[in-house]
Amino acid sequence: MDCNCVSDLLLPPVPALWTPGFAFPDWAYKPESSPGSRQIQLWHFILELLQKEEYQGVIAWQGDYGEFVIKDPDEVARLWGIRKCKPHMNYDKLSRALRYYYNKRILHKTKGKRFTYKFNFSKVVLVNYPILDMANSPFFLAQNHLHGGSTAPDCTPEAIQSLFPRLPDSGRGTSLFDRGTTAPGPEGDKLRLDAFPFLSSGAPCYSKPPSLLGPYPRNPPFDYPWGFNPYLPGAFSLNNCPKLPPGSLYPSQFYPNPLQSSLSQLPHPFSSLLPPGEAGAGERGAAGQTGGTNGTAGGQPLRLCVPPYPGSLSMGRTDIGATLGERERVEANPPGTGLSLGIGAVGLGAGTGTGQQSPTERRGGVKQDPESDSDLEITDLSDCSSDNENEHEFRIGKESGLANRSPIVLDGKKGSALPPISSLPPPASPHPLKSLIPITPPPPSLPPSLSPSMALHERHRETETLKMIHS
DNA sequence: TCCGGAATCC
DNA sequence: GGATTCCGGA
Repeated sequence: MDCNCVSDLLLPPVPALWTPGFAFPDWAYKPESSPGSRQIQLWHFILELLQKEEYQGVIAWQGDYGEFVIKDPDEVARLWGIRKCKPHMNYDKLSRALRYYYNKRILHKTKGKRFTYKFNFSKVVLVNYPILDMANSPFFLAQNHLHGGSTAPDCTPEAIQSLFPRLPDSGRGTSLFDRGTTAPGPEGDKLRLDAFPFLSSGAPCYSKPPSLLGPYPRNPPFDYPWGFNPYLPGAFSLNNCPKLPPGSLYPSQFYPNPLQSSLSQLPHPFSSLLPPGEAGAGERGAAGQTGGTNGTAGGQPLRLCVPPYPGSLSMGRTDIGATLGERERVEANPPGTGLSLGIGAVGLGAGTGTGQQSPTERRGGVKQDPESDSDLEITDLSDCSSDNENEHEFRIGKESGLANRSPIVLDGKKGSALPPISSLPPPASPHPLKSLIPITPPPPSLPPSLSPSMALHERHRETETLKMIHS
């Protein structure tokens, strides 16, 4: 046997050329980080290959977002066999393993395209980051004004931080929360959505992956988790954004960011957090063309704002473009009125050109499927070969009732659909998470009065006091 | 080329 | 559980 059993065959860092791909967190490329498994899983391995430029001739992102083509099936199989010490591995077996993912909805086959598969980001992300699953959790459901929710979970940064033990928090800017960068008070603590690069979105947003840096220890300028820096030029890009810098080995392929898929497949209310398309999107997108900022110009880093008072969801304006249309428009409520999920804008164009460049096809080319690869495709799994149709799947289809919802504007400009905070009932009961999440005191750096959690208690106390007075 | 069942291994 | 291997069928 010539099995080398090199467990880290692909581990040596490679030059950090950006790989056309996705803003997966770094751990996604790390076999040792494979959730629930000590062994590398095939889809991790695939991601790993996709991320490494030296394997671009073997496997590469192509076409739709999340879509990749195995240019050299035998080589991929060989590499997989080496990794798994299976010298007899071949593409047939490997593809069987890939098919194994169909039911799990991690992957699905791109029909009509040879050796072409597509990651289901919503699944991949949700499997590994329950935060994106919180739309299904009481945590956010409880916040759902639109559904009459009025409970008051502990929305303190500490509490939310505790929800994401996997997330790094070096205390040196990698915290999920921004502190001290904004005025104290409701804006004092913001869950850093920019810590979730794969959440950053626009539509039809094409993003670059965090692979300007290698998959392993990095030293990004801003020390973002997973080494992704949304502020870097090109952190988010447009499908028609400027070409790559000279010297890049890769075509100017840009891919819609998984967030679009992930969020758009989330049930209400999280789907409501999707930034609305606005006329400014195009302008901003156009602005993004200049200076090679790839859409960050004029935009704000994604923020998940967690003001002290729970009870309402709001979101800042963002540019998602035309994909979601107007139906999911939810704007920010007045400051201090509740949990604010402000997703800052990431400027995005609405162009349709992808600038895709077909990679060299060793096997006679990839047949393009006329029925796929639309400008934007919210992952539609309806054609999956999965049998688990009863499996809950986050999805916002055109047929979704959400599409019929009236636009909701919370910014007060057009009349809030939400009641003022003063009219909201006080929290009815502690959120279940409260029992699980210890409330930690505010950090010494923050005066108690500025602590979101303290403010919450104070406000709650005020409410109770007023009720007593009135009664 | 792709699919999925089944048995099997680790 | 997550493949791996084999296989027949489309």
